[in-house]
Amino acid sequence: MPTALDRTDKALLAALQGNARLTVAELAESVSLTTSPCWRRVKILEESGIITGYQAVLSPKELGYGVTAFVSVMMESHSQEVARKFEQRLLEIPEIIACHNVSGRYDFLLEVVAKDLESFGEFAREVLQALPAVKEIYSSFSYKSVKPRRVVPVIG
Amino acid sequence: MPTALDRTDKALLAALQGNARLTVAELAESVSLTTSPCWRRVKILEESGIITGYQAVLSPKELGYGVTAFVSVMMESHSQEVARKFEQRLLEIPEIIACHNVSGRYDFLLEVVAKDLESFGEFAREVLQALPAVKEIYSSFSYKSVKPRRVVPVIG
DNA sequence: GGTGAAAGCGAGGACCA
DNA sequence: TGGTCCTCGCTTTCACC
Repeated sequence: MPTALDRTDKALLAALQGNARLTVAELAESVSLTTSPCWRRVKILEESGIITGYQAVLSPKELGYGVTAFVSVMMESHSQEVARKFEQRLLEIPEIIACHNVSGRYDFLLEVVAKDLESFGEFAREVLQALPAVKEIYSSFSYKSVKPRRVVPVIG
Repeated sequence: MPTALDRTDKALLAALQGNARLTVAELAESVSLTTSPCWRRVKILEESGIITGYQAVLSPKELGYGVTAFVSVMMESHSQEVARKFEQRLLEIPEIIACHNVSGRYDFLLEVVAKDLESFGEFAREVLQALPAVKEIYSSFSYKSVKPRRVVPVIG
């Protein structure tokens, strides 16, 4: 699946991870190309699924979310059906900003934002615990985001 | 800190979280404004720190990273100095794509990408365990990203 | 793979209601 | 606040090397 990327493609990916609003002209200059081939490369990276989209990165703090929590969820059953229902339900809950089905003691790891600890408590009790087939949850709060910007390495 | 956002600002934020490359003209139409006031609003959202940046979202899979792991790290000490050194060191390691200082049994939660399980094992042994003042690590692997795109809710 | 050029459109600002 | 108009530069797509 991984398409062969040359040095130029990697430089473009790194640049666009840093700033998705760079113009093709700026990108082209940064990799010493003219705009046309640069534009074509970006299109190929988009169509091949390497670039899955472009996103404005928002500050949870500035939006009034003082609390970021990581919630580990243990399920009562491990049937396909239970997992499918659970996942479907998660997608509808905007406070859950990320979710992985994971190995280990717990089955899911959720990242949740809330206004403050009190509203997180309410959310945990009334929304998370009420999710189908949840056996146990364990919450861990983020004191500080040490790497706030998720950047996938392209060099290597 | 949270600036007062009206319905239009929220719509702009939602649109830009969905697609950071929307033109101002497209944005303006989606919120029934003309380009100038729309452009001004976006600038204000950027300057106020609500929009912290624009990022191309890349697919770890397509870049050859078959493994995403969540690594919980317990430290030997909880001194400021130890934490500071540890955090500084983390920032230099590109495979660690996210990191939070957290409450609970463990002190840090890292998100790590690797080519495959074997290379993750090597990374855990040679890089993670070798970090300063690490007492214990616990790794959990992602079988599947249920919510691949982190979107901070703006309605509320 | 790369260049250069043309047409159309958007960004960004000055100014008014 | 929002709207109009204007200009410059960029995007996008040619044909071609």
